[in-house]
Amino acid sequence: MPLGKSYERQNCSLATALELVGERWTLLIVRDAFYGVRRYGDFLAHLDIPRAVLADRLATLVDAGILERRRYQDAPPRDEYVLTDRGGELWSVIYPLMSWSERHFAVGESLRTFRHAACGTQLDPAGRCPTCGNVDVPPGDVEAHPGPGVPAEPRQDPVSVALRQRPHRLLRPLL
Amino acid sequence: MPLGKSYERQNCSLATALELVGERWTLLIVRDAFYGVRRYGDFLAHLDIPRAVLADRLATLVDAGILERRRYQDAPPRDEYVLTDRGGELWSVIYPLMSWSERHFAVGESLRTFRHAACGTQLDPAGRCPTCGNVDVPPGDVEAHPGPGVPAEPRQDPVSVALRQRPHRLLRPLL
DNA sequence: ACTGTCGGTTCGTTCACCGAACCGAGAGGT
DNA sequence: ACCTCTCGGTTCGGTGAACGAACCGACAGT
Repeated sequence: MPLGKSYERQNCSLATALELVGERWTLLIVRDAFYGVRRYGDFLAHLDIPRAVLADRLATLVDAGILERRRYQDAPPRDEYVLTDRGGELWSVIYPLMSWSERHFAVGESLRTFRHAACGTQLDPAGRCPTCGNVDVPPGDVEAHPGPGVPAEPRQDPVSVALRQRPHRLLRPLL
Repeated sequence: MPLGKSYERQNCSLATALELVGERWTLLIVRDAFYGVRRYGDFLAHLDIPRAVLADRLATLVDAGILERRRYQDAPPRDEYVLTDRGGELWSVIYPLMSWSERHFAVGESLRTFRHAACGTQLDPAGRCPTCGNVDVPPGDVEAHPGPGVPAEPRQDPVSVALRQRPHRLLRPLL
């Protein structure tokens, strides 16, 4: 999506944010990072995104301090991309956006629900846990559960399969 | 930003949302609508956006039920664009994104603060009022105040001037 | 040496964005 | 009647980003 071309005179923090995370694909990459996707190839297969665009977005996110690139094996050398604290705070943007979309545009049953791992309660639209006293639930305490709905044509990539099979704690490696 | 080209197989409410509000300029238009901007010409001057793009985005937002196009005078016929309830719920996305950006990327003093109109308290990062018992503050109860910071080169369009001059209740017409 | 995997880069095509010009409806002035 | 101005667009040629298929280099295993 957006670029900095004309945003620079906006004097607005929203414009700054959109230059970083407002481009096409970027928020979907960050969402996958919450799901525990960490490797280039897994992002690629799950998102079905052009390779060059993925490489570019990952570099931008690393530059912005939203993802950290980290060596996880040496032979052969392989890096993974994990959310930083700064990136983790984007949960407060991504969850309300998903929840808004689900409320207004969902067709059929939902494919995924998000629950407070400590008590199993489904999060409210603002991302809080109603049974634990309306406290904010940080993403690390959230579990993504397969929902009652099933997609018409389920995707077969490893990430989609794993997310359909079992509940999964956000931020933990998925594969 | 984004388009629907490859988002359709994502089976994800986030992808659906991004097809609507993830395109370049769209969230800045919605933000201006919260500020009380309602007319084509005011969006145009404040955002410095290509005319064709603005017309396209407004039409998309009206189609999605996020804005409502409403006749406000008959001679000559003029329409204004106002947020619907569905659009108003995007405050829970826009405010956390602004707040995230402000925390991590702000340079100097902030140009704008958001306060609970009932008590004057500045909203916390999640958009709640700390002094009123951490309750969610709907956008209609929020006042945008000119912040302590001043832009290096202040913009002179009517919207920017009005926002710099005085506090203003969100959703109320600005001009 | 051959094959396969992973994580990219390169490159030609397509498509959205850009920005400047143009346009039509209507108001107001003379 | 005519001219001029404002408002809210549409049109159009040029540019830059996204797309997708091919290519590439490092390394492991056989």
